[in-house]
Amino acid sequence: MMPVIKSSREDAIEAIMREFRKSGYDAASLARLSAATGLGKSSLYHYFPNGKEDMAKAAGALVVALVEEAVIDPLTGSGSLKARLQKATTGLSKLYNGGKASCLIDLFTIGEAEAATPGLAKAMAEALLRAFTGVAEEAGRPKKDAKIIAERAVIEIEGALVLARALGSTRPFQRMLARLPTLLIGNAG
Amino acid sequence: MMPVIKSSREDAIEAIMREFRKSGYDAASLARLSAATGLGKSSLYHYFPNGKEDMAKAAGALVVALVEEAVIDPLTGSGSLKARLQKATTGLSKLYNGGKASCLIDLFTIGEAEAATPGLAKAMAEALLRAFTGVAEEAGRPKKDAKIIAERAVIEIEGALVLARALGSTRPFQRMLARLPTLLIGNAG
DNA sequence: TCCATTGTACCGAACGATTGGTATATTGGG
DNA sequence: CCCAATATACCAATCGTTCGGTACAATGGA
Repeated sequence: MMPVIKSSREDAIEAIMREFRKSGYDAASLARLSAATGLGKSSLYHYFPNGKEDMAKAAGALVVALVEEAVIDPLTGSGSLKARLQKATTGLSKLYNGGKASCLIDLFTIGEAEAATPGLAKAMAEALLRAFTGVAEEAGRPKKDAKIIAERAVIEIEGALVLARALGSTRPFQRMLARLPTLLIGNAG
Repeated sequence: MMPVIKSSREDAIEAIMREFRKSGYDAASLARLSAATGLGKSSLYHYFPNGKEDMAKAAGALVVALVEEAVIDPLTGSGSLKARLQKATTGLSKLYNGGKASCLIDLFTIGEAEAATPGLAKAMAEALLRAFTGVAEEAGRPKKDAKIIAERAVIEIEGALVLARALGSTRPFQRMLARLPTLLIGNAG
């Protein structure tokens, strides 16, 4: 059995992910990442031999896992459609800190990030699209409609996060979350 | 009368704006901005005495003007609601190069950009919200509903641009543009 | 049991390169 | 001649990265 205590590396990855999601890839300097983790710059290279690129990949992998846990798993799990969507919206709210945190699908498609984490943003977007498409189909939408509805769902999530950031208010994100279930399954359920 | 030939400064601002919208603020180094404009560093500092910050402000001002021209003016101008929205969607498509170009409301709320152009992203978002709210009200929506509809419009624009970037496809943006008029004015004409 | 060896975790100092920015010419058209 | 425009050369600061090293725990053969 694995030890219960989280390794220092996992702690570091969490802090690194937070920093990347706060500053974006390019503005997250090693100095900042060092401060965020409490580890010296040189110590970071112990856990991440390839430097910033490795850190971005680790942060990306963590976010992928969090999205899976908070959104994908609930959606593809058991229970009524309504109940599953309820879980997913709660998960989304937690994942994005109620609208205060940004999404890597956005941040990691800007500047030098894509070179460090090739295909990551696309994979994350496609995973969300797949899950939402499944839900919309289950609610009785024709396959083609389901895909477009799912696309709208992802668009609304990303757009709401951008607008919330620009306005300095979480309200747009909250309202978006409230209408997500209706968008995806209408009155079915 | 102003000379017809565009000044070298205006040319530079256009190129700078393109570079900022391609790379984001932090990854747009002076070296890249120099290459993008074809101007040496000394020339850039001749036109923009405060350096990168001035360039970001100039790029921001240009984008504000372009948004005004392509979206706001058409929406608040004359003609039927439908016709005006048609003009605005055409304007949006041009402004964002059919979904290939990013929006400063997104890019300039990441990293160090906000310090260089304080309030710019918020002002741009609010200008769009105002214009869309006016249109929705004119279409007969109650004031409160109009505001929420306008918010959804901005959210869809920003979200579609993010998703298009992540997937490497302009399709999501195109579909979003197609449903924008219906979102804003329903079947009113 | 002793102790040499190995592995893990970390750090200060320095690296070469690049960052944003400045100072001082030089150029060339009006 | 004037002055906008550009070139050349430079700067301190920071960038991501590497190096040499310390402290300590675990391992394992004599």
